[in-house]
Amino acid sequence: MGYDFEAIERKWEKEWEENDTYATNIRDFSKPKFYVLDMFPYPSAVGLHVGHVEGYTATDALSRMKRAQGYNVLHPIGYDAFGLPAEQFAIKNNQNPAIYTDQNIDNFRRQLKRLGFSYDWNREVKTTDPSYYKWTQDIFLRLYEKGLAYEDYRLVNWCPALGTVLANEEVIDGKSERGGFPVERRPMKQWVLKITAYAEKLLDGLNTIDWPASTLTMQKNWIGKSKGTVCIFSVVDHEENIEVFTTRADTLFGCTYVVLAPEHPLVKKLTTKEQEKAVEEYQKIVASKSDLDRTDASKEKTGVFIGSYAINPINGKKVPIYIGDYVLATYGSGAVMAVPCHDQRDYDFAKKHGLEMIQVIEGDVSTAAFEEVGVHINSSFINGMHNEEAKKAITDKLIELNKGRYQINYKLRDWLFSRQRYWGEPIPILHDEEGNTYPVPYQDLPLKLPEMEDYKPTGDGRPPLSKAPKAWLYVNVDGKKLERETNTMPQWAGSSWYYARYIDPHNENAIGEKELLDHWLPVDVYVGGAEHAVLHLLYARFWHKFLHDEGIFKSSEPFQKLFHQGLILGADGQKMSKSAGNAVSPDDVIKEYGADALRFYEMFKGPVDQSMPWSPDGPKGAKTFLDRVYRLYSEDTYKAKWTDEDVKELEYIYNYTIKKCTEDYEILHFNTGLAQIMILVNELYKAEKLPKKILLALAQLLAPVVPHLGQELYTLLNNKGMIEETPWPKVNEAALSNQPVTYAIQVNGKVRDTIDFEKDASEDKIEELKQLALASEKVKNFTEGKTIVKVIVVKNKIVSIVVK
RNA sequence: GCCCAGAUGGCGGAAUCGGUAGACGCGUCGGACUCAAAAUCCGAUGGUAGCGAUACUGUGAGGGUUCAAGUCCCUCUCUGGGCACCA
Repeated sequence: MGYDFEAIERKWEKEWEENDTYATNIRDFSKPKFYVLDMFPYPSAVGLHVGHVEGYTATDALSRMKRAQGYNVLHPIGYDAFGLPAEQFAIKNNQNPAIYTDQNIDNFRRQLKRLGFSYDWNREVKTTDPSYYKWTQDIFLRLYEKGLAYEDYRLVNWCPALGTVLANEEVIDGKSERGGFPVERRPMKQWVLKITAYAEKLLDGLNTIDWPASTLTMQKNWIGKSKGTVCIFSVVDHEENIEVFTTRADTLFGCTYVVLAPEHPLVKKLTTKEQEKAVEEYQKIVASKSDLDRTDASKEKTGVFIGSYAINPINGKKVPIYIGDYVLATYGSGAVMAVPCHDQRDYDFAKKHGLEMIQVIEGDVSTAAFEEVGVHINSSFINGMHNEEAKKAITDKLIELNKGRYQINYKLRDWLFSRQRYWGEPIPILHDEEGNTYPVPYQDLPLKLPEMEDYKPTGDGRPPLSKAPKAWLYVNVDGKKLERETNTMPQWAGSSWYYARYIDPHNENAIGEKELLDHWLPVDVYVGGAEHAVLHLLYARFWHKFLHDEGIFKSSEPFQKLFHQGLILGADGQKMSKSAGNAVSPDDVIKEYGADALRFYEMFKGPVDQSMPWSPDGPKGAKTFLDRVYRLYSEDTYKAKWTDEDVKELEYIYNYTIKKCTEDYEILHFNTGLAQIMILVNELYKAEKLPKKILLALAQLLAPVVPHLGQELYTLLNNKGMIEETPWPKVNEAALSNQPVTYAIQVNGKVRDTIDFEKDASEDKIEELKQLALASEKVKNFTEGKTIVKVIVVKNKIVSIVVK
């Protein structure tokens, strides 16, 4: 049977709703602030899934503990509501995606409230709201004014059959996901944000934030700073030079050819008549390939000779020029010097095309390239030198010859910022017929998305907004007819600054009031999936740093501490999805076991950052435990044992549980904290007397994870008001010391006995312990007749006896 | 292919400044209560051998370092996340 979760949970949810219990007093600077944030959800039609519940429960529990600890907590929620599914729904049903989006949001809100999350509902934001995207557009204009937003031709996935541009996700093996039509990569004029201007700042900032090491590494690798050398190759019979970036200038004497990206601007000029046809055909093939395919080292290296020759600047050697798809136009200078003996890709390419190979570092190159560093050979003046020394010698020589320079290069590319879609923020730019661009004046923001007749793609590659009503599309400024930009922003835009809007969500004159932004930023704890380790988290950092430079944000990083939550997989271990039929809806679980049982299960089942399969019996087990707790507060048998006195035998576990939970919750290790609570509850069941002090603390320690039940237990103890108003329980350290410790006694690494001994024993006592250990019968069985080589004592842990 | 993680009983996991592997829970088995069942309470539970004390074995695979390795080093396998227009 168990407690009536439905009645209890509804009762307290009503109370919280009516009293607006979790509204943040944003101007109360008297208490220390604590800003806990979830990555806001995309409001899909299927509603919240149990994966959301995990991360949201973790932040909710942390928020609740922090409130009880005396912090002024900001814990908001919103919706990342622009996106592809809404647009596709709109196209299919010829309905404004805003309607669909709002329906989904209503459903999300209902679910979030039913889970008892302590969000401040007065601060809800959605990225599709004009009062919100007014500021997204404002930030874009600022970037534009600072020269950080520019137009350029970029390759996009163009599907001629569908007459539309596709997202990478919509392209599978070079074919469109819908219909399986061929997709080609075609250059189109796009808005691009100059994130590369912030490469160094984004890199430096990583040292100042408390993020998982793996995420820091991924961001660092993504930015991809490398120090190297630019070598300038002149071209035989041409004026042009080819610039090549390399981190292995030391191998320049081994360069036997040069490879340009097929899109390299010089290809056309340097291709000879004879090679023209082959080059064009090759370029056409490459156009259908993604970068991923092109850089896959396991695939065959293809390419063609373009007919011209370059001159190796270090030795004057004449080397052929190729184009090859494994060279990307977007990295370095879009050209590489090929050193077959010391780069595997060049090795494969050279073998295939029968090109010359010169070994310049000692090592085995008979079956594969030797990519290590080593002693140089066949390299004129650097023979005998080692890697770094050789790089410097070569680069210095190139500089002297005016054929090179040191250069720092980044893998990071500028951010392709426009989309050929309807359901996104309009880009506030106007164009004239000469190709000039003009910003929409700030006072005209927000530039609202126009209502449209249909949302279908135009078929010719122009964005849907080019079909917008003429009244929207054309503007007269000073007698000049200007046309609006019809591309929209990517979904990343709205999510790059939303954390700041929660602080002052209704401000019509600014992103937020300066004093409030200064006080509340950065976010103290941010929780979201590891799949955002690079893109979202890098884009948001970029905008934050830009707005910092604009004087809007005082802090230089948006998210001080970051945790990732893992995926919750289906019971079959596969990713949950509608099509796999393994998805679990929180609604169903709540109906059967209650929100608290769901929350408890998700926090108890394992570390928040780990992916793990859903266990259908899990919430049931959680409910069983919660019933067990409830009985201590509600059944006469147990109530008869309540006492105002302390029980000495329970003091240690009481204090240890407070300590363990407080520490574990702080770092989101709820599973181990809750395990300790279970141990305490098991002890309470065995106890003769139940100190009310412990029952209160137990309710408090549970309340962050199971807030409805926590509040109910608090009330059953005859308390009035909200449980979080009672300060978080404190640890009496004295009760934790003077506990004896158990030493394990090992002989040759195997445990043979254990001895209880005093904690933190002095040197003399340690000697006593050694003798005690050696005297143990169980130990003697293994030491008898052998020589004792040494005895190692690790304080409070182990006595290790080594015998021969 | 590149970058980043992970692999521990029947299951989820605990233990990582190297120090008693399997905390806690699920499941299973046994007991109490009950006419019976459910619920509840109590207990057992990595594997092998043994009535038992106990012994051996055991943290994806193979090597190595160490008095001591789930933890450190090398090689490998598999799984997951990301790869710039999914969010």
